[in-house]
Amino acid sequence: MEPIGKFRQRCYIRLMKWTDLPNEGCSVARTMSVLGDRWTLLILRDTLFGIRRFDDIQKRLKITRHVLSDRLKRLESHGLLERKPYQERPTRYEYHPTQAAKDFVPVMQAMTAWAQTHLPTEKSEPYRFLDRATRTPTDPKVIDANTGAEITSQSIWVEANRD
Amino acid sequence: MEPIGKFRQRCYIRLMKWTDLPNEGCSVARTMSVLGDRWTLLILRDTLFGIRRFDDIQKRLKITRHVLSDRLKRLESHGLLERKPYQERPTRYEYHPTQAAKDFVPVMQAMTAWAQTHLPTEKSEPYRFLDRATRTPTDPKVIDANTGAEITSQSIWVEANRD
DNA sequence: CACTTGGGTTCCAAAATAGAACTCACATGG
DNA sequence: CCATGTGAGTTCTATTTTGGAACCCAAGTG
Repeated sequence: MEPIGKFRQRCYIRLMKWTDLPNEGCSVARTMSVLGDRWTLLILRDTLFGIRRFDDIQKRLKITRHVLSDRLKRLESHGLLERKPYQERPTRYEYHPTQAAKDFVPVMQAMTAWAQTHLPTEKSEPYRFLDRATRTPTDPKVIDANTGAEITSQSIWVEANRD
Repeated sequence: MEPIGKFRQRCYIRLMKWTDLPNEGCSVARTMSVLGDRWTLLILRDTLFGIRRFDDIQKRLKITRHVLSDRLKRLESHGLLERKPYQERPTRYEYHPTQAAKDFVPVMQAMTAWAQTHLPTEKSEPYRFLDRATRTPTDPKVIDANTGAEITSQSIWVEANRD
């Protein structure tokens, strides 16, 4: 396997596949291994908003049935959705968000606030988040619970972890 | 185009393509139109952490050069990265995160905290976020700035916007 | 020169997605 | 009984998108 004559091989690294991401140390990478595609997060959002049946999700998102079927299985296998029968004869199922999925709601809210600022549009938001008690729109901010101060790109410092 | 005999056509809806997402009213959908794939957010994270050159990103992420090239162009076109020369002869460029990208840091922190709870791993995080002043690890929480209370799936109410 | 480096592009094969049709279990209505 | 409808998928083919490797170019190095 020696290079011959003018043939010069440059060193190539072993590439990483999408299927390697779940085992990454980086939390962002692991999140992407579950939610890192066009539709998965939108499916999860719909189930959180009460749209939980196959055909309803498909009609709302206008996604192919094939991909929807695949993503629901994936979300279930990662423990974000639970498939529960809602009727017998014939048995039909709906997909309920688990606590892990519900805990993603604050992240989605922060994401929504970001997009409203940085990816503006004329169209109106199909849903909005209200405070359950006061029924007023929420104004999501990410804070550091240790200091109580808002986290911004200026307030933080990133450090590489050795080991 | 009439159905003939036993042939019964069921009604199919017009599907949505990924390229339609940028015009969606839903902020989560617009976010996915920019960041909704396996690698884009990881690329963005690297540039935020100071890894800003083509080969450096490629070596770290072990992504194909083809896809990296495409994603960098996409991030640039969406205003999240800026391509700036860092040397002449030959001119070489690096990719700097814009303010829009920097404003995604809090969202990434909330996401990281979520994954540490719900997608645990033995491997250690390659980076960690510290408070710039105190140099202690941050404890990110999403709060409603109106009430000051933490946002959880229990504290919020989702309402469909009519119009 | 011979070779390296950074930053890409090009090419082909493999995998994922779009789009439409088909299946299955049962319900309904005449 | 038979035709039709519904919800929840699966199957099929064509198109796109990736993975993986090689190639290209401009300039620097020894």
